[in-house]
Amino acid sequence: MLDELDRTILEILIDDARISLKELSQKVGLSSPSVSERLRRLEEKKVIRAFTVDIDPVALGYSLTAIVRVRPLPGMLHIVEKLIKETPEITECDKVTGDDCFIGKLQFRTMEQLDTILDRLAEKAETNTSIVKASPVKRRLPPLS
Amino acid sequence: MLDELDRTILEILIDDARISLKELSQKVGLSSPSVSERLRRLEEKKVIRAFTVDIDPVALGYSLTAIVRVRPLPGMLHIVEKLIKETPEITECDKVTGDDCFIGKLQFRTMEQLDTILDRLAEKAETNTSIVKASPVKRRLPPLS
DNA sequence: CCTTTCGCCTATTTAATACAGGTTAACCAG
DNA sequence: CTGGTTAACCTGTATTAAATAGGCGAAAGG
Repeated sequence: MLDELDRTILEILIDDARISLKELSQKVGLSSPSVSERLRRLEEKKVIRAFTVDIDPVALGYSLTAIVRVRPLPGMLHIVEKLIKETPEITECDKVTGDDCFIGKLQFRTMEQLDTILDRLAEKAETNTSIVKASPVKRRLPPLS
Repeated sequence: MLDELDRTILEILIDDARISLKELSQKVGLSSPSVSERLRRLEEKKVIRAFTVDIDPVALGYSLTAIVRVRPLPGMLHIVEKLIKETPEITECDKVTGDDCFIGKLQFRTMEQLDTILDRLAEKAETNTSIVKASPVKRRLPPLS
């Protein structure tokens, strides 16, 4: 389905999606139209979900991050899920197995803001919050091989 | 530091970083060179950290995701951190306050692979693993206002 | 063994970006 | 109040990049 050249293309694009077709095609050893066609198919097959920008939350004032584990109170599951979706400061969230039901990432500017958001959740769920001190692993892709 | 137009530009780019300057400038109501200059400065100031692609792990065979909480055994903190960094299947990881020391996201293909990775961690830390069933929140940005 | 398909190439057209030059509005100092 | 300076924007043009058309050759299937 995906050959070695496709993987090379993906790895290059993860680092820099604005590379020109010319330069990209030189790196992978194909002509521009060939690489263009491969890109088209990678998008068509949804291997590439989107071209996007990586924005620094700190530059937007969000200097703090927390991981929040959420256990909805009985009967509150759907309401809690809705609340999470409607809280834009929760920038990622997964529904998981185990005692916790949701594990999310929360971006915020001040402790007061964190308090407000957690208070709102606390009406409908038990929560457990860990403040992020550092991120030893930058977002990356698992091995493509 | 960042005005309304900059925020509009960022929001558009998050959705589609391959939009042409022409189209982008029409949407924000400026000329192409003006938007180009704004982009240049947003990159210069590292508000835009990178242009990148969002790749579907499932398309690469990684159909399973887990959240792993890691508590290194006494004296094992640095060794565990090194191990995490060297495990490419751990695609995100934060160092946090609280009982857990690290909370990471693990992409894997089979339960056997999960078992192998957790076994390796278990020599140096206590771990607590939650399998991701769904992701109600797609990666997004907190409010820019 | 012939035909079809697929991936690739080169050459060319079309489109996007980068650049140059000029205008206006805001701000500060004389 | 006024001249100078800066900053952000504009239009028009040059340059560069991407998309497309057309053709070649290898591999797969009838």
